[in-house]
This record gives sequence, C-alpha cells and structure tokens, in this order.
Amino acid sequence: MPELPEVETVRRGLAKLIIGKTVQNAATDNPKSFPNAQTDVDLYLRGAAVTSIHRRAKVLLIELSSGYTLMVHLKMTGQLVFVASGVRFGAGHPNDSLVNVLPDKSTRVTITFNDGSVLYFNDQRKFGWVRLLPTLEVLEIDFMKKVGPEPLAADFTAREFAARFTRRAKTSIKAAILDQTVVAGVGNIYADESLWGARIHPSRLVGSITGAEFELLYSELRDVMNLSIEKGGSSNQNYVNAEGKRGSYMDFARVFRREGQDCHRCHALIEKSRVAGRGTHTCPMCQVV
DNA sequence: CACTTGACCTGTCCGC
DNA sequence: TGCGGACAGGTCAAGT
Repeated sequence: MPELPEVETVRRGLAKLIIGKTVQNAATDNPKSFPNAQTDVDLYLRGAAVTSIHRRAKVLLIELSSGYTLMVHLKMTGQLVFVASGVRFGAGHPNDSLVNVLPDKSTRVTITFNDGSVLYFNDQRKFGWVRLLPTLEVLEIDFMKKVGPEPLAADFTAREFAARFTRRAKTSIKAAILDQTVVAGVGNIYADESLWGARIHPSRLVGSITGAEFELLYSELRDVMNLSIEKGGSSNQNYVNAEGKRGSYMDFARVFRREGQDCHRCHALIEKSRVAGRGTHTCPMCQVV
C-alpha cells in the first residue's frame, strides 16, 4: 500500500472524521488482523474516546482517552474507511470510490462508534494489522525503535539524509532507500519516482552516489512526497482514503507503472526491470547505471 | 552487522 | 474457458 503520502492522507481524513467519537465496540473475524483479546477490547477500547491521530513512517497511531492507542499498519492492501451513521458505502459518490457497500469480503475489523458511525479496516491480502496497546508502550515496539527519521520533517536536512546511507554502502540505492531504518516511509512508488527525479539508476551502489546526487535525491524525495500528499496519494489498485476515495498522484507519476511510455524529460521509453526484488521503473537515457 | 531471499495472503492478469 | 505462473504499494525471519 500505502506509503508515507497515502498513510498521511488517511491520517488527515480520519482526524476530521473520528476525533472526539467514543468507541462502542470492535470485532474481527481474523485474529491476525486484530490479535488483541476480547478483554483488552472491553477494558481499553469500549467507551474510550479518540483524542488524536498521529503517523510515524507508514504506521497510524489512533490515541484513545483510555491511555491506549490503536496502532494500524495497512501494509499492501489495507484500507481504513469511515462510514457515517445510516450510510452503507464508503464514499459520497461511487464514481470516485473503490469502495461501495461496507462491510465487504475484505473487511477484517469493524469498529463502531456510539453515534452509529463505523470505521472499517479492510485488507484483501491480510498482511496489515490493527493492535491495541498502552500508549506508553508504542515507542517500545521494535519497529518504532529502529525506524529512521521522517523525510518531511522541517528539521531533517540533506546532510543528515546522506549520512543515513553510509551504513549501507554496498547495496543498491533502491534497496537502501526502501530500508525503513535508513529513512521512514519510502516505498516502491516514491523510491522510483525520486530516483528518476535525481537521475540516479536504482541499481547504483550506495557507495558510488556523490554528495551532490544525495542532495538532489533528498529534495526530489521530499518534492514527490509533498506533491503526492497534495494529490491525496497514489491509487494503483486498492488504496483509498478514509472516505473511500482514490488519490490522483498516479496522474502525475513520471516513471511508476509507466513502462513503454515517454519519459517527460527526454522522450525515451520508460523501462521496467527488477531491482532489490521489486518491480522498478527507469528512464534508460536519464538514469545510467 | 550487512545483505539477500522467501514467506506471509488474495486477487488479477497474461500466455498457453 | 481453464490452468499455471508471475506479480502486486510492506515488512519479517532466516539464510549466507
């Protein structure tokens, strides 16, 4: 799924829709999607109000008045879709929505609020999860301890960005930028998009990237992510925001899923290959190995 | 440690 | 139309 811009889009939508609401109940038919015991739900979720919603890397943190937090990872195909009371579908209009009547066969967790509204966690591939844990323990989770800095933070500099890569000098720049311990929130789409922007071939070894190239990659990464947030993220297949609506960044993509089409810079044809085990999109003229 | 690969799942698409 | 295989936005665990 969902990389940083998509998760941030969901966060912003949810913040408008569910802050202040009180949870009535939560249920799942798949323990892997929501592993907490019913006693946790009864004690710390039912009757708790949503106080704030944060994002760290690709993880959503829904804070509750009970001192607990609902931690959510959408992985590849997760969705968090809010449905107002008395409504059966996720978006205002079927034309801009991938989600119609909810729940559907991909619904894994259903969270109901006291006012009759519902938050659905849908996840076709079941890789994603929701878990309830004490807010004070969120930062003790392994992933949270190891994850790198937020690339869009105001105080995150190009110098710091470049320094994060030195540990991974002998791997490809694509593998390194996808490594969540190097920088947080970059996935396959924005890796390819930012590398094209910086004219760096994804297979290049980190050790061969110059200081000037790192500086360019830093600004390209921030630019593509900020643009994507502005466009509501990328919807290839499953991704929708909290209202069930698609994002439009793919209309602005320069290489991702554009194999066989023109490079916007040099008009060579975009190619698709495999780097770091992932489908990888490059311009053969602009990005030289 | 750094690095690579396969596993976790379901659905879709493509070639035979 | 059916069937097998590759592939899909992400992490993990296990291997070298």
